[in-house]
Amino acid sequence: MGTAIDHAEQAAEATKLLRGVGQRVTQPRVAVLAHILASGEDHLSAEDVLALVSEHDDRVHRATVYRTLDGLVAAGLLRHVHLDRGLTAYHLTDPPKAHGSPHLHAQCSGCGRVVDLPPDVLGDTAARVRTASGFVLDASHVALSGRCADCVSLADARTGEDT
Amino acid sequence: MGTAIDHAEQAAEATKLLRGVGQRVTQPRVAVLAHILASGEDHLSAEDVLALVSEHDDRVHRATVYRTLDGLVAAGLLRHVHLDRGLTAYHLTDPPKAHGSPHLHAQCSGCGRVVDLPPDVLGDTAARVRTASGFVLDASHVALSGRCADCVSLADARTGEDT
DNA sequence: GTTGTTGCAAATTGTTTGCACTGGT
DNA sequence: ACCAGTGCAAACAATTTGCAACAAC
Repeated sequence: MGTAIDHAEQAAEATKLLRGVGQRVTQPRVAVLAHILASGEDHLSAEDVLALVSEHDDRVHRATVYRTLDGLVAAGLLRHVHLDRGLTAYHLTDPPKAHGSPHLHAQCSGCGRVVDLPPDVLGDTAARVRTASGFVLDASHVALSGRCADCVSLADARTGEDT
Repeated sequence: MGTAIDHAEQAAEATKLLRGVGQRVTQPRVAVLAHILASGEDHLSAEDVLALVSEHDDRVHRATVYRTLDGLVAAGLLRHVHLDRGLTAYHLTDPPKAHGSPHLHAQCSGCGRVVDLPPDVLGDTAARVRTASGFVLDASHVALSGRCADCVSLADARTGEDT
């Protein structure tokens, strides 16, 4: 895979996106956004992003990555989900493949894998929650917990530990 | 409130519970469990529990509280929920008031408040998730995110920041 | 040239661990 | 007495912050 060329493309795209939301086009911001665009992954932790960026440019500081990610979320280009155990994962607001923007996430408490879920899996849960508690649900903000098929099979034998 | 007397009662109850699950009856374990029983609160962080215990006995170490809570979860006396931002909250498995044991939780992303939800709010979400992704849902393990009625009103004016 | 951004180092928060000692049974 | 359980200090991971140097506009 022609990393260099791809990266140039992604950098251009990143620049365009940053301009589009009226953010300054800085070295770290382009790097962060370009690598998120380039990585096939769609749920990256701040630390993941740092690792990706650092492969090509180790002058970008960890703190800057955190600040940049926050900024991109504020600008609406990214969203974040809180996973089990407190990790925060970032993904594009308008992802190429996924189920549309306010989609949900589920994380396997066994292996940590995260999957996207269509926005309508909850059915009329939101209505019931509002009735029961007055809460207005924002279910895309936290990943649901469960066990993926693989881990369920494993758990059958060794009825297991929780997160 | 007659704290001393209440506490003696709760300590007795705690001791009984510990014996019931075959755990050693130690000073810290009784203290932790008794304070959880005594506190009206039903969602306490480890740090909350430490604070409660330390009010009466400051020889119980933070690390012990963490280990004890884990132990009580393993023994089935407590459960834990992961809240937004990675905090862990503990509650009695068999709570006096709540909706039954595998109830759900929702946390307000504005004020952090946690409410219990009846176990059936999700409807047939679990079935849809299994179909869509193969995941077996364990929705009681992570709190759903939302805005409580109070915070929604506030958010109307100041369309606001996320967690 | 200003104002927003960054790098760095250090602080925070929540939680875990290694180890020598102690207390429950 | 024996071993599980505890206190302590230190390690940890993820994230945040104050501040001086710096780079976009």
